Amino acid sequence: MLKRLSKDIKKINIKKKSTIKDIANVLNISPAAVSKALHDDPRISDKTKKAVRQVAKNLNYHPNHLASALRKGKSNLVGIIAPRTNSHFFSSVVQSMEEVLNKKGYNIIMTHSNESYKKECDNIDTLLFTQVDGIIASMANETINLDYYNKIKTKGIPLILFDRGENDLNVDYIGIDDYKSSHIIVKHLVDQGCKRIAHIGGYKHTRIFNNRIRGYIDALREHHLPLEEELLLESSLSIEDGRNKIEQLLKLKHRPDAVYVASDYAALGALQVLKEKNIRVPEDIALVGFGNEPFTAMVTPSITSINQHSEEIGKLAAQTFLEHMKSPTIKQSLNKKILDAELVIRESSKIKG
Amino acid sequence: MLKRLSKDIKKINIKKKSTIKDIANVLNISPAAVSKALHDDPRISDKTKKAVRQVAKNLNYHPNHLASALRKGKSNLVGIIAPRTNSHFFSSVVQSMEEVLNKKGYNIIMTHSNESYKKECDNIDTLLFTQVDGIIASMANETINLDYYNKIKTKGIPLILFDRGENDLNVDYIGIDDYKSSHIIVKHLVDQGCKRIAHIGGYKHTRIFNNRIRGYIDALREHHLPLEEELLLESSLSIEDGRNKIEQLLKLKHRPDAVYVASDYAALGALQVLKEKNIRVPEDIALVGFGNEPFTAMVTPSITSINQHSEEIGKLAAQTFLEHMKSPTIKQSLNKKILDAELVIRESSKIKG
DNA sequence: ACACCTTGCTTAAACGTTTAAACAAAGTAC
DNA sequence: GTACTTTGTTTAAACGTTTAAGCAAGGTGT
Repeated sequence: MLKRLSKDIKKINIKKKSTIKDIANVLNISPAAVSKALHDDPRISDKTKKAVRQVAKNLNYHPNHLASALRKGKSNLVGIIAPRTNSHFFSSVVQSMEEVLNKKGYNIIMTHSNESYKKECDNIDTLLFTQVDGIIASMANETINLDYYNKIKTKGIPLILFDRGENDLNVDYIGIDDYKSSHIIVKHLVDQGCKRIAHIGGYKHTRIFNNRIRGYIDALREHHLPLEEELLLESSLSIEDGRNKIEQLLKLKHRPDAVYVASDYAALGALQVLKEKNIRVPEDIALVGFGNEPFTAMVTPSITSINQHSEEIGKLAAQTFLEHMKSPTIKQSLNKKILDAELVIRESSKIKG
Repeated sequence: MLKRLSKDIKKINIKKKSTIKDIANVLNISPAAVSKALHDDPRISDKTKKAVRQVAKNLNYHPNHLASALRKGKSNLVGIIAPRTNSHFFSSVVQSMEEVLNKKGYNIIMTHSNESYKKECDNIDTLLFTQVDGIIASMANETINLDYYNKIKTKGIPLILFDRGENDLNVDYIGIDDYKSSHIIVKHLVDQGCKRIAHIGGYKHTRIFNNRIRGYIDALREHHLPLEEELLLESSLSIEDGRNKIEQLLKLKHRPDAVYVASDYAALGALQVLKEKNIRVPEDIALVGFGNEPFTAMVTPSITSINQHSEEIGKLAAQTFLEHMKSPTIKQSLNKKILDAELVIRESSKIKG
């Protein structure tokens, strides 16, 4: 009696999930038939299919993803590694990936490296452990050693890099043309009448920052401006370091009349200092950032910046992954997609007009 | 000859993952023994354990998470639903959850509702489909219907809400004391000498915004200030609507001398309009936001705001989930954790001193 | 010398699904 | 009426792991 009662309680609480087998029992057919019916197999009669679907609904059946993933050797999960959580660029990229992938039945597992190499390795382990079908990543600033990324490759799991990539890793890549972006910026500043254009750049060993630096140097040459070493600084590109580096520039005998900063955050730091010192922007010093973070439009003066087409990057990265899934055996030709960036001109660099 | 070549290539590329069985074969023991050895079962000899670990390393063995999850009926995945990607608050909360959960062997699946009820329902389906062990969510502004959240509950999956919760759903909740926060803000403004304090609030049907409104009303009363209907507005709290609502306030015969906005974003919109109209902040109108988004410190004047202790909220939510996992059968007493918020006073409301 | 415990393994079933192969029944062709 | 195809299903194995139950060999106590 007591036993029976506790059993009843169990029944009420636990509400065991129904399986394909339960459906099969109700209809007196085999589980295999149910599975096929649910997948609309042509060899199953319409009558059975209808019945199965009905019973499935009645029993509140939901397929067990783990079981099917195990059996099929495919988890329908895509791992994402982004260097930062709080950047608008990355969250926007990820959101657009999510949209594309969800439509095709894939789900996303997000991880963040916080620009740390160690965290990045942990993330990769986590994702491999979770049996993701592919990894879409943007590398941390710190990352130089590529062993962990090669680990992904040797496991035969598709790897797609975006924004922060590496040429040495032979994998698909989607990003904007950093080299050309620097050209666009320098040209814009020259057009505004600037003659001494400084560049607060990122670490040279990160490809994108290196490209921006090269673009800056070459663009100066094209416009017949001399490259002055004191005007080219390497920075961590944090807000704080933006402050430091602009102060360094302001100490120069011969100050620049424009500063191109390789990140909006560092540009913001620079702007804060300029305002504190009552240096007029853009009249005394023009300022250009990179990334088109929303705050660039919010501060005063608003900051001219480069729009990196985050939605497009996310979409393309997701699509590249999907292509890999379609034809996994065929050795894909490498996909390197480089988008043109767009300069969004705002108050911080609008001297003329 | 050709065939052999292609087979060799295949061998090199595909590198079949090794399983527990492979280890067992190498050592001539049963797969069960290997499994136990890897889990440090006391019934396995140290000699065998060492051998197993060595072979596992040699074969580059990695456990198949899907298989063990299926067998154990536990995925070690936690689903997260956040209303927005780009808010510092939410990304910071999630990051702190991630930290706590990763340490205990759980991984996170992130989803975003973008404040849409429909998307939220999709997210819930996605997470249930992925067989998460629990869901930690913050509700979209739109969400009124609770059917989908009840669906989670009836499945017996732990559900923990943070920030945006609902009293009617009988689930764990972690958030800050919105009612009290309004008190703190009103007191601060009164201390600064303000007499006509307006409130641009959120939608009344969302609990947190309702609490802020109630707090505002009660605080006014406490400080013997009259509640004037024209000073209490309901808003979507976007930047754009912040602009609209401040304009509405500026049109009043008798303008407010302070505005408390229930979101930093709307506060920013308001600030933009005030600056455009050359109304001095805080001298003519003091401004207070909510959320302590990073940009509140970046704009000029910087915006006074409420710090919501995102790290703490994330940590507590994660810990609450872990407690559920520890004792799943025992009917837990409901965990409602309400943290005190902290006012970060900045330029936009610093009239005295 | 007997019962009994411990140690260290093995066996076998189970988790829920998918799928290749088999098969029965009915239909078609000649 | 025999051979072959089609239709609609079943059977059984498989995915990789975990775990309850079993069992053999050796040790301990009396």
